[in-house]
Amino acid sequence: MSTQQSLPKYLQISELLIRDIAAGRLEDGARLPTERDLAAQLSTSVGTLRKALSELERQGLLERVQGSGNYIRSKSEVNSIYSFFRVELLEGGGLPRAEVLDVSKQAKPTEFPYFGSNNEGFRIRRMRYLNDIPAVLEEIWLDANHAKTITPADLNEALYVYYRKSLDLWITRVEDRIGLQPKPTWCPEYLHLNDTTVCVDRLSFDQRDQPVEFSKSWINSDVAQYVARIK
Amino acid sequence: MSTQQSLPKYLQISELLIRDIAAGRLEDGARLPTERDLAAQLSTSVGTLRKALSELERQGLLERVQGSGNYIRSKSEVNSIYSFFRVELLEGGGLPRAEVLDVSKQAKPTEFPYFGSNNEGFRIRRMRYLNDIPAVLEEIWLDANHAKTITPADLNEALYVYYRKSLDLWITRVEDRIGLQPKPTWCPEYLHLNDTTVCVDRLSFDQRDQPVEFSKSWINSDVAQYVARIK
DNA sequence: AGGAATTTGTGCGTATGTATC
DNA sequence: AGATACATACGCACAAATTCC
Repeated sequence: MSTQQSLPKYLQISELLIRDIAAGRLEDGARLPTERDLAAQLSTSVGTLRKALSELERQGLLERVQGSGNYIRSKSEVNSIYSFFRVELLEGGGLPRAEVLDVSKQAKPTEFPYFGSNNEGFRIRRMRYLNDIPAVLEEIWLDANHAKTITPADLNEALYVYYRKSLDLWITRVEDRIGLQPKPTWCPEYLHLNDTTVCVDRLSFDQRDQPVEFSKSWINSDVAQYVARIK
Repeated sequence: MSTQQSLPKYLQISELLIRDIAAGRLEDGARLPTERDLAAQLSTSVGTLRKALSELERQGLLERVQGSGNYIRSKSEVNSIYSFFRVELLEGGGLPRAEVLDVSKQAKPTEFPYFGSNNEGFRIRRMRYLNDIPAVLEEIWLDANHAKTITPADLNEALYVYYRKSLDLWITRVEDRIGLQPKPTWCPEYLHLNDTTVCVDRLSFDQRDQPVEFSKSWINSDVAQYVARIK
């Protein structure tokens, strides 16, 4: 049988604090109780608590100041903000790879924005890899008006290429919104996501500037310390 | 006099190992002695050694495998292990262009992370253009130890090229954090930013892996043509 | 200005859990 | 199944930075 163990205590604590931040119970700038006090409240040792706090610091949610205290640094406001950001992967080096996890036709969730008149859509779930590291979990919804069926075999090439070649559908523009959202319930075990994680919502528009596709991308929090160089 | 303190022991150890890797004394794939043995060799405790190893892991130089051992990972892919989105402009039009708005020497804001021992830094503010559209507003801080003066004329070429040619400073690694931050007060009228906007904080490291530069980039929310590429 | 109190950082030791070989 | 090796967890002492008086 599987020996599915509960998370280590230090991760349980960091996730607890993250939820408190996301829910607004801990606001930006707030100072935590002293480590000894907080450890006592949580029935843990100072060392374990410190490891949890280090995790928060690594995620940029906490600033730790020796001699002073631990301060929340939440870049919140997340939900209400509209930011446009297009995230794609590069060809050079290893090809960016995507593995299709599931394809199905479903009724569109009611909370989604408008992306076509059909009540149903094709739902594609896939994992994108960067250098063979699972990096981004995606759920892509295409309005059902644009295809009779879609199978994983159709998706061997880039999605937009498939749209163009097989569906006569050109994506000419996208709008992205970045924010924090809950981890999806269908996230595979091998991709580590926090309970609340960075998520990009994308609405894609066709050649007539009509919205035809909506997608959500959850970014691997282990891969969330970014980087690179400006060319 | 300067209060040059010795580094904490755990950092001394991680730097020692980094030098061994850089010098080829520890090759890619090599397995370190067990933590207890290595700690004994280095006359330290297992806990302190583990903290040093965590630092190496954070830098992508070490892979730690429970039940097996600690393995050197010194491929030139060091940067990409950490993930990393390479933010560039989409090809298409002309060369990416940057306009220097202001250069001055200032005391470093206290809330900035450590990027050199000098209390002052050179502050460079500039606008980057994408196809002649103002796209990214940048504020770059270089630790004042690295130059006597900097003038806009120095910055005609790419910043890192200037660093290398004129300041004998190589940027070998950067760490970026993406988040949402307030629009800067000095944002020119002609760049449209939301009150809260996507911001990338970048800490850059020199050839000795010391942080020497810190920058903040605010991204024009109207511009959807950004591509985040991985190196 | 300066010293005491507070608070986080470093370092050590030990015991136990869990994955690998 | 046993041995080995890293991961987690606890506790303590002291150092260093900050804050308060």
